[in-house]
Amino acid sequence: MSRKKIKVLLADDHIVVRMGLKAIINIESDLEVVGEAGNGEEALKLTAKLNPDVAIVDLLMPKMNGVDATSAISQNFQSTKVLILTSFSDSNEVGRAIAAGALGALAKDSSHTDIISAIRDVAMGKKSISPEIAAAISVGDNRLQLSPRQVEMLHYAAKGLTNADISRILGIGVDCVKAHMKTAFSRLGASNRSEAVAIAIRHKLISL
Amino acid sequence: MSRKKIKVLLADDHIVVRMGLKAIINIESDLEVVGEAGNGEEALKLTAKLNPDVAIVDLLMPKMNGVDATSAISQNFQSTKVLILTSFSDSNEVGRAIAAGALGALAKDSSHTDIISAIRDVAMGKKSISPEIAAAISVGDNRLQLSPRQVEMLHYAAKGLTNADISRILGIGVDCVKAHMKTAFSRLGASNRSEAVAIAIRHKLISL
DNA sequence: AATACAATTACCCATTCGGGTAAGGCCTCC
DNA sequence: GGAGGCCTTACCCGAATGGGTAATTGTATT
Repeated sequence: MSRKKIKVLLADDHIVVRMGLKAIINIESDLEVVGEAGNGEEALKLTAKLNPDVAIVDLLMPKMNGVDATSAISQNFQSTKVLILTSFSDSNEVGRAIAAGALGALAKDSSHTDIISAIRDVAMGKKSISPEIAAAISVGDNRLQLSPRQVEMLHYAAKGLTNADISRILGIGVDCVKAHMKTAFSRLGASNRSEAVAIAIRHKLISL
Repeated sequence: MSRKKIKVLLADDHIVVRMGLKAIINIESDLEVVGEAGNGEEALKLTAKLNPDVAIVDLLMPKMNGVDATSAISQNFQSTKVLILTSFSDSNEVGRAIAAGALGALAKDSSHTDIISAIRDVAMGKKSISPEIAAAISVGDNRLQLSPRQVEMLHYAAKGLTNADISRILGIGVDCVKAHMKTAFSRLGASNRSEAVAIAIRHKLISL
């Protein structure tokens, strides 16, 4: 039996989630919650102060989002492994977080046992990604790269502009606009501009 | 001191959330979690079986959503008060849930004390709505109020469905779908469905 | 009872969209 | 040099959209 417990830091803006995780984690004899952060900045400070083995960070937080918090933590504190916590299978954000240095990703609706085994895994430096999330990423990464021009198209589409409007604004031909739209749709797996706009917003490709 | 504890039923598909709420609630000597449901159907069964004083129900659940669960509970079990639990200030859904018979609405990022006082309030038959949520509802009332049907239209539009698709799903005529779309556009000040979808998402009228 | 609004259906018609196909110039990476 | 991606333009054509107008039913609210 190891004498040292695995030190866990929680970073989520919902008290309920933190309490729930703490309840689940503290039951285990080899795990211990050493701190709680309500936002990304706090998470950074507490990581520096408490030197946790695992930081469980939510993707959606005020002051500093999960991706930024992840990259900051994994760059400055190599001894702290980051385990991403996400509500939906938000493929794009999770993908970025993993690129930013997260070792694992956990869906919020995971079971009791999935949660603790994920924590143990990342504490040992082992990757741990929920199957649903892994699936979402593999589909997501392929299709979710748009060229700057394509993003521009969706940006204007979200404002209600027609292809003709956009061509006038950008000073290019309507057919060219249509071409960009088409490729953007197929990249996003959208069947028309409304769905493309929704997907683009969901994945933060265009500003709100 | 009252001898009888307030019996609370939890309905949320996230184990973490249920654990967190249970931890928070069971600390209080006058409150007690008597059951947990992972979806709307379970919530109904357990309400019938356990006769709780308060049912805390999440708006987003599999099998039966929060609004439907709320109306089913409040119609069939008057002794059970419903307290809505919501992630965002999802103005539109919360409004419907309240219309469906919910006594209170609680944001998931509420503080410890807000949560327990909300439970005590609704147990006594007193309305309790988080200030943020109340604000969100009243804001939504100003300009951006859409009829349930109209919201439904945008919801499907965001998924890329055509008017014909939607008419098939809802079992209504295409012209009727078009009519709803048109009124939704003018309400939102959108000139087409792409813009309408963007506005609806921005104002959280439709879920992502 | 009257007013208001939600929900439903219907028709006409111009505009817009989306799929398919093709092609030239430009840049980068191998 | 060739492969591949990006930006650009072009045409055809069927499907989808959006505006206008109008009507009926039901349910609230006044």
